[in-house]
Amino acid sequence: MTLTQLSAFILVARLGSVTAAAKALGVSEPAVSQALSALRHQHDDKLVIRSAGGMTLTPGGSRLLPIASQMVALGAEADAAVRAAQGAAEQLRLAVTDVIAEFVANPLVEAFNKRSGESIEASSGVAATKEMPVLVANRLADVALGPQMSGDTAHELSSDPIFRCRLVAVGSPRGRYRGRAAGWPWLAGPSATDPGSETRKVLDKLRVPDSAIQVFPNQTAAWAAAAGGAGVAVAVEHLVASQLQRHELVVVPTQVTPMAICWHATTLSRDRRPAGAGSLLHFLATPQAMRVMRSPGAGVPPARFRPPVYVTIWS
Amino acid sequence: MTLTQLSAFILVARLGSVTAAAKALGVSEPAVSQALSALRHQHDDKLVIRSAGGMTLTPGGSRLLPIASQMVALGAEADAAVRAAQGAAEQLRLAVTDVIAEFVANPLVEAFNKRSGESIEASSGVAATKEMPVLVANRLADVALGPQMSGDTAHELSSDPIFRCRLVAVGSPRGRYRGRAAGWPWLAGPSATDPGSETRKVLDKLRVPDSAIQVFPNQTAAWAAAAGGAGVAVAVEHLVASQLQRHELVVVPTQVTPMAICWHATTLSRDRRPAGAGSLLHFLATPQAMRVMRSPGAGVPPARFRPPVYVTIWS
DNA sequence: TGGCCCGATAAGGCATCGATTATGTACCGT
DNA sequence: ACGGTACATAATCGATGCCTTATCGGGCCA
Repeated sequence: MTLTQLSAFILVARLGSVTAAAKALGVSEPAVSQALSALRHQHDDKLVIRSAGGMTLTPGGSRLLPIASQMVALGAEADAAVRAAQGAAEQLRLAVTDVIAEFVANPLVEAFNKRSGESIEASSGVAATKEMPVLVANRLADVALGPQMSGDTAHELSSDPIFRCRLVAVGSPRGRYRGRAAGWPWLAGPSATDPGSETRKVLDKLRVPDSAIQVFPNQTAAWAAAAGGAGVAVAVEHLVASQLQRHELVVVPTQVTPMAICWHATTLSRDRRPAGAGSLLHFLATPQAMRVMRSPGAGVPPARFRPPVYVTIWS
Repeated sequence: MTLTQLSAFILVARLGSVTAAAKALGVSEPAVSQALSALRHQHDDKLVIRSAGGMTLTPGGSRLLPIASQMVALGAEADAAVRAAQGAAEQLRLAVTDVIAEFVANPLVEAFNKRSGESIEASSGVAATKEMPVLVANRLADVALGPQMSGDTAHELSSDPIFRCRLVAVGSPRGRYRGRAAGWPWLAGPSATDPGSETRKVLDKLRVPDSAIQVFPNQTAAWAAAAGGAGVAVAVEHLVASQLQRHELVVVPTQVTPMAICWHATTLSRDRRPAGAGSLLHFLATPQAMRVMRSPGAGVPPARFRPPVYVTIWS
């Protein structure tokens, strides 16, 4: 399976014709036909079949097409990326938990980029807790922001505490939440689906069954639903401060909350980590960074906004 | 640049040693060395250089590594995807706007999957309005949910209206918003960065400068900030109904809002679209789908939750 | 300085890619 | 039925991929 073969397949699928694809690629028709044939034999699937008004994709072909598109595009991107790297700013990739991504990653990155001038350019992506040590150890991310890391790869990673805060449960002021927390309806952001997250640990300790949990696309939406009386949500205390202050939400005590937690920054051990990662660690210890982490909520100008991207392990 | 070469590079970067990579791959050391050499010549960059305690990445190498990882992983995924497709459920990929992704995509997909039994499996991804016709036309998505599509590729696409609603501006009940809307502080979700979105059109019509706009990672967060008095937010009226009812937010009239809009479902023209896309169009016209689109807010059980994924054009 | 480890390079062999021209074969319309 | 269009296959050929063994070269340490 080569990139040329995939390109041929993509064009056939898009143009609905082998001949048209050959013309587009500037080669003879059998060249394309043969590339297609190679893919078909390898995958043991016709991928595209003749039909009225062009070639249509088989189920297998329609699965392959988006993957092939990515591979071909990445091939081009690889070239551009290496070329752009000569004389470009050092790049720093952060892997962050869901909650951090939603509230502090953007302003933090913004502040760090501004502070480091043009010399370092940081960006962030969301990852599951379990993936973080792998991402960092494999250099697919330079710094991970989340819970403390420990495990088999711990010897080559270093985890430094950067911020202490508390997890609480919140609900509507008009709600009545007494007795067994496991029986309440719980509302949560995506972090409830991450087995390694602090949020998930709270739910586990309370023995809340999955059937009692509703997952929302983000933390804020879960809080909004909680404010509407739909249930109880797990929250980082200082991040819901404004909702608490406006009495849209109140803290609901449970057996395990308030619970003290600590965000950590995980990198490769000192001698193996890139220079930019060290700069960021320094920055995270400054009062400016503390301020950003403590007071959330500020948006970002449109030009600087980066939508949250979910990072996965590509091993 | 072949996948074998990239694999060799990846292992060298990760293991910090050519010999170790060769051992891991089960080949001789020069084989790896040669693969590396080919990549180096092609990109005119050393990619990895000898240094104390292993090989370290050059700037170019560190850009290449994550891309290479993706390509290699996708290679494996391609195989698995095609294999899994034999006898698997038909798969339907939705490209949706930011706002739809946040509120209705998950419950809509959930309802459709349930209704279609095991025969169709739908999933959704976020895309910019401008990308949608391209994604659909190139079969990288089967259905796009967003504004009406028109343009050069319009002849092979069909856009059907599925839901009518209104855009309004909302702010804190304690806020004072009079006079020129362009002067107010505006709060928005990521859709404010999408030039084709209805939200962006409202901001443009009001001639709000970028400096007056703060972008939040999601719509709900922008509303929460607006409720806190930080400014005015654009909202789909029925999606903020609960906040309006609880008087956390009130509608702020402007020159262009309330503004009637209509969500459309865009697919390939009838004869070229896959069967599943037709089923979804039918479903979208049912009272059940209307109900889901009208009443947002419901979360999803953890097992069914899918984090929002941003789809990009891989051409 | 002399070994030693590790990576780079050279040379050779086999397989595959990617292209060509020529030919076979299925579908469609008059 | 027949011709035309379009895809599939065959035969061929040069270039490249990818692996091997053998050799060279450059730091590191006793």
